[in-house]
Formats: sequence, C-alpha cells, structure tokens
Amino acid sequence: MHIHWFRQDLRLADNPALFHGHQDKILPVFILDDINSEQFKNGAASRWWLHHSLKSLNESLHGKLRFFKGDARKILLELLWQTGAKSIAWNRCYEPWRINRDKEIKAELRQQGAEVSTHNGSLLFEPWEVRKNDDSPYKVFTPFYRRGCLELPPPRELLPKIDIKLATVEVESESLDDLELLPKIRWDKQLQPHWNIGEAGALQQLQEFLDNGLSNYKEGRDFPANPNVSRLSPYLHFGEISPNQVWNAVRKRGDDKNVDHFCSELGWREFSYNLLYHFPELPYKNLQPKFNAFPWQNDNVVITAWKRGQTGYPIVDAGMRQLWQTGYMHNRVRMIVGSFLVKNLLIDWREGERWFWDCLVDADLANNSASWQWVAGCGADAAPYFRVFNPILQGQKFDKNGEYTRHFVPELANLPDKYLFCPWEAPTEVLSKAGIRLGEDYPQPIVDIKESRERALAAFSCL
DNA sequence: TGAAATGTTGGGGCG
DNA sequence: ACGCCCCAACATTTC
Repeated sequence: MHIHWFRQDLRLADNPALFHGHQDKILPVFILDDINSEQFKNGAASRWWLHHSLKSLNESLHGKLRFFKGDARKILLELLWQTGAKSIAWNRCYEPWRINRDKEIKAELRQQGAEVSTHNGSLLFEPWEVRKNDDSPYKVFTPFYRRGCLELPPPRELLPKIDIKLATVEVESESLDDLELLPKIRWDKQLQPHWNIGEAGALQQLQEFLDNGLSNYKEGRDFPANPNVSRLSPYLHFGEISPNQVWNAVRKRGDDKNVDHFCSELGWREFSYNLLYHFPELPYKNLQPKFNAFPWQNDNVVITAWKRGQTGYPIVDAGMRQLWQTGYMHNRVRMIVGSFLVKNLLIDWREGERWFWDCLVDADLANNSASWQWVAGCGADAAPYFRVFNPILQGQKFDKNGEYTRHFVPELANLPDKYLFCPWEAPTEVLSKAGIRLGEDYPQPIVDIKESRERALAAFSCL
C-alpha cells in the first residue's frame, strides 16, 4: 500500500506524485495543518475554496479521501504505523514553512523505513534549476524568463491517464466538515455562483479561455469587462490543474503574440515562486532594505474605506467590491487598487497583502507577496516609485464604457460616462438626474488625487 | 504593466 | 504674401 499525500495538487490528471505511486494500492490523504502554518494559514476565501475542492476530489475518489487536521508530521507517522504502508509520495510545495516542515517529515519517515518520494506537480521549472551563469538567482523578470526559463528544456509533456486502485484499509480519520473550512457566518454564499470548483471545473475554465479569451489575450487582458483573462489562478493555486496542462494546451494553439504573452504570465507565476524560494522573507520583509524606514501612514479610517470599496474613486471601489463579492479581482484592477493604497494613501503594502490573503480565492503566498512588493516598489524587479496610477484615467482608458465599474458600483449606474470616474466633478443637475447624492449614496473621494500623488512622490523620492 | 510637464511641429486664422 | 499667435497633436523628459 502506498500513501498519496494530497496538498496543493487536488487533481487526478497529470499528477506526478500520484502517477509515481499508481501501480500500488493507494491511500489518499489530506491534512489540514493549521499548526505549522502559523501566520500563513489559509485566508477565509481560500479555505472556502479548499473545502469545495476537497469535496470534489473526494467524490472523484469515491469518498475514499482521508481527512486529518493537526501536525502533519505526527499524523503521517501514526498513519504509517497504523496501516503498514510501505511508501508515500507527495508533490512539493514552496512556502518556506512547508519546505522546512516537509524536510523534517521526509527524514523522519525515511528513518521509519518508509520509501518517500517527492515530485514537481506545481511548477514548470524548479526554482533551483533557474540560475544565472554565476549560480545566483534571477531578480529581474525578463532575463529570468527569457534566458532562464525559455532556454531550459521545455516543460515536460503531460503524463498518461492512470487508473487508481484505492486501498480499502480502515483508518480513523475526520470528515471534511470536521476541518471547519467554511466560515461560521455564511458570507461565502455570494462567492458560489461565480465558480465551478474542482478538477472538472478547472478543465472547463481552461476550455472556456481557449475558446473565448486567448485569441485577443494580449490587448484584451487589460480591460476588466473583457473575457480575455483565464481566471485559472485559484485552480492553479490548489493544483486542480497543473501549469503543464495549461502551458501545453495553450501552446497547441500556435505561436502568436497572444500565446506568447499568456505563457509569459505563467512565467510571472514561476518568477514569484523563484523569489519566494530564494528570499523566504518575501511575505513580510521589504526586499529593498531602504524601504524599512518608509513612513507608512496608519490610518484605519482610510484602510477601512479601501477594504470596503468606499474610497470615492469608482474604479478602485469596483475592484474592491469585485474582490469581496467574487473572491477575485481582474489583474489590471489589482494594480490600480494596489497603487492607490500604497501611493495615494501611503498605507503599508503588508496591509493590502493581508486583506488580499483573506479575500482572494486564489490567495497564494508567492504570487501575493511578490506582487504587493512589486506594486509598492520595494520588490526585486519592482515598479519605479514614480509610477502612480491615476484612477480616473485608468477607468477612462480601460473601462471606457463603464461596464465593469457600473456592475460593481451599481449606485453610479445612471451616471453618464463623462463623469463616471470622477462623480465629484459632475454638475449637481447631472448627479440628481442620475439619482446620486454625493456623500450619501456614494462617498466623496477620500483623498485628492493630485495632492496625494505629489505627497507620494515627495515621500518615495527621499528613499 | 504611468502620468504630468515640457518641448516641437505644423496648420489655420487673422491683421 | 507675410509674420504672428493659437493650439492641437505628437514627442520627449521628468517625476
């Protein structure tokens, strides 16, 4: 008998560790380890997603997935004694706390005589494979991707389909509900209609993107009302689909600029993992130490307005409400709300990182921390300090007819395009005709955009 | 994976 | 016909 430890590889297809063990009878196991994860345990939206993903996986395994919660080390050792399993395999994870924990577990299980193997089920390239000539890690995306990734042998082909023979052994385990992944207050109900969680849902989402998104990806990806982004991030995070499945499917569509650009976005995912692997403090420490002295503001009123989508800047509020309502935010809008928080409001990027961590169904330690450091300008290959997004212009440029903004900020639905992104500039009769009392139905802007931009430039230029 | 300020050019109105 | 001004359109520089 062989134990497959499911972690962030919640799929049966193209699963290297599962493939490795599939000749044997398999005991599939999932452990919710809230003990070792400390401050990085899954956020609320992520736990909700995980619940449904596990439910789906368990159905594919005919209800034979064994659930546990607690210290993974203890649980696995006990399982080994209890079942007499000869071998165990898992796909690697790259969060620093998991790397440390898993290293110990591996050593200890081996000491107990178990055959342990670990595999790459989550990345196109291992972070230790992509190195500069002098053996140091890349810190800039373009050379990382072009010279680093693309010049390595291409990502492996997909693994053949397998039949899994499930072990029937009795083990004392918990039920999925015992993991208590669903929130006590059922705010998650609003997330449900936006997602089809699980391996089948991932494949369906990929197909949807191939059919309706990819052909105009390069240009269309910047417009949040367009269907051009893949929305595969949560599936990739929990491994309901592998990056190899996505890479290969997209590559099959040819070699044009859209395909290349999409692949390079998968490259950004690799880059984030590369940064987290080589700089394990990425989630909480400025990669550029000169930011350590930055005078971040600590204004709870402003932070709360941002979180709730009540800043008075319609494109920002639309994004923050999309996040809250759907567990997701379009990439362009993530940059806009991030720039707004860090630059216009001068709030510490870690505040934004924490909120995203809790609200995103695709919350991913590598992507989330690398991206927030990027926005704040303190990251490796970061946005320069003077790059400050103007939420009015961004709205006018990327949501020209207001489709996205009106959907998530319905109180502005009847405001004409001309004033949609700057309602405070609308003449009173235009506002009243649109049924808006500014400051009551929709907030006044919480900062002046021109002043706050200049304040940011002054503060950041001192570094 | 900006935006604003500043600089340059060229057409048209007009005295 | 000419010079002058205005200003849009685009390019370049600066933050």
